[in-house]
Amino acid sequence: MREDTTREADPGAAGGAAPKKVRADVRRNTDALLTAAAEVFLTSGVDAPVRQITTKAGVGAGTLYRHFPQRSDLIAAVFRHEVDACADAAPSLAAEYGPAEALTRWLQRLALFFATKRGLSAALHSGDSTYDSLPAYFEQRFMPALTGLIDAAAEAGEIRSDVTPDDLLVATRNLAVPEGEDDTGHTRRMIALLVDGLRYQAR
Amino acid sequence: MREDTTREADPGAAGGAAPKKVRADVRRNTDALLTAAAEVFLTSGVDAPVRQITTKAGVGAGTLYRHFPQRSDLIAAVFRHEVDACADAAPSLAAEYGPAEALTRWLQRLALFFATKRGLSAALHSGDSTYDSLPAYFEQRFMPALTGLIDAAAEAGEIRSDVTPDDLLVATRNLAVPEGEDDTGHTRRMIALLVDGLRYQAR
DNA sequence: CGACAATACGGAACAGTGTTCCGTTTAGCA
DNA sequence: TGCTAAACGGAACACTGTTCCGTATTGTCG
Repeated sequence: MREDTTREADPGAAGGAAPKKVRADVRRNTDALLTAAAEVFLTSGVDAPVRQITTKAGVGAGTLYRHFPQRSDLIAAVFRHEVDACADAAPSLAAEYGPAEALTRWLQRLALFFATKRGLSAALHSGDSTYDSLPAYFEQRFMPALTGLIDAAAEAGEIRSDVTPDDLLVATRNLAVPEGEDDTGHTRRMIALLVDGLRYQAR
Repeated sequence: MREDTTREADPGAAGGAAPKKVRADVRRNTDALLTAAAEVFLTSGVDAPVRQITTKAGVGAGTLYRHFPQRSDLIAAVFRHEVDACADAAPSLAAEYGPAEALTRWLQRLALFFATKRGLSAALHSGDSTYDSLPAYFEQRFMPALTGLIDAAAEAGEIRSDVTPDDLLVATRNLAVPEGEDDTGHTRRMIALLVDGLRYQAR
């Protein structure tokens, strides 16, 4: 999925960012590293060898250390990257599908996020101050995305209106922790069931 | 167990325990490794490099791996070794000093044990089954040692008689966790104060 | 007391790590 | 198009855990 964070003119991140020109190869390699690291973390954990990440990303070791001097920097960046990817999907889905369908598809996407976030949880509780801001970032990005979808669906009369974003966030996280490897089918069905429940009382 | 610290190189007085003949160099090197590992763990943590331990012990790497194939084996052995050393000090002190004085000195010794056990605590909660028996071993060795000292001091009328071994065990552990590095003086004074408190009501 | 197995020892060698360094390439601008 | 600053890549380095085997030590038996 394409990230439209290509322009650094995004003011919402960390206050007034300097209008520094980012070279194209820097962005390209940074993205490749984040994508590769996400995959490697999923299969080998966050302590995976550096070379495994750089090889998959097709970059040299120096490039990784230039952009992510500490391992925690890379881990935190991967987390943010995945949060962004998931949160950004909400508006896209809302534009493409009807309110209830958009909500369903985004919750499926969110379940995927939780499922792939498994390896990161240990690192988040390690006391490294690099991770301090991550929970807040999680909240700050997901809550508006989900609230928007819920409100739209509720206003359209497609789902009941007494459900809170917190409810769905927690429920989705819980549903995304079933057994075994190929649980995609299971989680998917459960999420669908959940939204069907939302739809039921709307009539 | 017992053969780790006591000088079992006495062929005539061997009891009916285990009639396996242990070569002298094996015992020597094992002891050296346990002593060295205890020091290294204290300064560098239980993840300290293998060479640091072998160098300090004056043995080769092969010797370490022959006796402790897994790292958890070494850690558990160090723990037992230190528990034994501390517990075995109780009878010695009881023979050399008066009841109350022996109790005081042994609690000082126990505080030292707790202070040096800091690095091990993380490993103990790692889920490795090698460590499963350690808490029981701790209890099994320390409780009789302390009970003996307390009973002797109480019967001699040197301390009050309403204190339980658990009380002192917990109190000593808590006292042994103060600030900074050179806290030996602090802990020592607090332990002494504690025993003085025991003595007070005995009059 | 001396020779001999059996056993243990030591440390070099190997296969991985994380991290740095610097010659080479590239991107952006004039 | 040329030029310069920035970024790239991967060889090189330092350090890790682990294995292997020639050598040394030990306990015993004649």
